[in-house]
Amino acid sequence: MPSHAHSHKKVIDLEAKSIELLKANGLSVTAPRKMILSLLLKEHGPFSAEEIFKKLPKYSCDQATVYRCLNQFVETQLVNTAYLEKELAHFEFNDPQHHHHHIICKLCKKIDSFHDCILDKIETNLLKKGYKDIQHRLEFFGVCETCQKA
Amino acid sequence: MPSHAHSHKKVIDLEAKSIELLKANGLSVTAPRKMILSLLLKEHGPFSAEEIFKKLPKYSCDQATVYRCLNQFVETQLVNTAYLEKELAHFEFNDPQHHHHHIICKLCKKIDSFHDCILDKIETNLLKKGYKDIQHRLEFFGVCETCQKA
DNA sequence: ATTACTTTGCAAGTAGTTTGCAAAAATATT
DNA sequence: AATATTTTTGCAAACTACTTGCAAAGTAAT
Ligand SMILES: [Mn+2]
Ligand SMILES: [Mn+2]
Ligand SMILES: [Zn+2]
Ligand SMILES: [Zn+2]
Repeated sequence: MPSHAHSHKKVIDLEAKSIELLKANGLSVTAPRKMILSLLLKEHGPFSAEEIFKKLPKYSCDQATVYRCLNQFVETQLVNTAYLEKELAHFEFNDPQHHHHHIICKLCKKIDSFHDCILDKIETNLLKKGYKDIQHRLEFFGVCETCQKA
Repeated sequence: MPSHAHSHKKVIDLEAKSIELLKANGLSVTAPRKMILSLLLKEHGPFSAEEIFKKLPKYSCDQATVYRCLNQFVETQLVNTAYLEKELAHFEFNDPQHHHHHIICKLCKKIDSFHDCILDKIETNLLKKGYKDIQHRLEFFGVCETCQKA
């Protein structure tokens, strides 16, 4: 089988998968939403909104549309956010089967990821990987009792 | 002993403690730095830069100075940051003896804190406290091997 | 096809934060 | 204590990431 046909098949699959996910989450199917979601399915990220915008075919949609789509994906939990650099959100497809976290180098900003989810163990593993001067930031988000009543 | 004298003593203690901390961290002692650090020692936070600015005596320093001081405190690790709301940094004094994390209500934005540091246990405890629809975000920060060499 | 509703591009606006620069304050040197 | 050197500050302007109003274009239900 020619590799060209193979990669074309993959694109179709991503598009089909995107359409399915959009519909399943009550979002209408538009060109920008399909493109952005396909991209996040294909490349794992996490990516900033600008990185995503630049990865899209030129002039294919506006940067404001990228932000709007990403916000909708976050609302529907199709996409997760990470705040790794100050003032700059990063986005990636939320695959609950592959829950994971990130480490960013304080100097070169390279982002690495890991699947462990217990803090001491994570820190030991990161030390083994050669990281130094490790810090972490852990925040929880939920709805408090007061707000559940109101 | 009159309570007035007592509270005055406390203020002196905070100022003395601030001066000590500034010097220990190689920062020169200035009025804004003393005021901001004293405030963070007195009230735990976490507070946004604007909240801190508004808590200071009126016209006592510029908002840009508050940002500059907070950034220096973060660099020297006197202060920790939390990114609880999108695009809005929160700051609090970093007391290594009282390592803890935060939960923010998705609706009313009220910030609560807890000292547990293992994820499953934390989530169980938060459920017991009455929170619903809990998510978490955990990021690590460190210096990678490549950057240590360079 | 027609209708009702949603989304988009564009340009302008906003929030939070940073920066250049001259004046003022803090520290080091004499 | 006076002076020199270095650092910090206030102010205004700039900047970055992100959002929004609105008219035109697209989507989806009938
Ligand atoms: Mn990831
Ligand atoms: Mn706290
Ligand atoms: Zn690095
Ligand atoms: Zn609440």
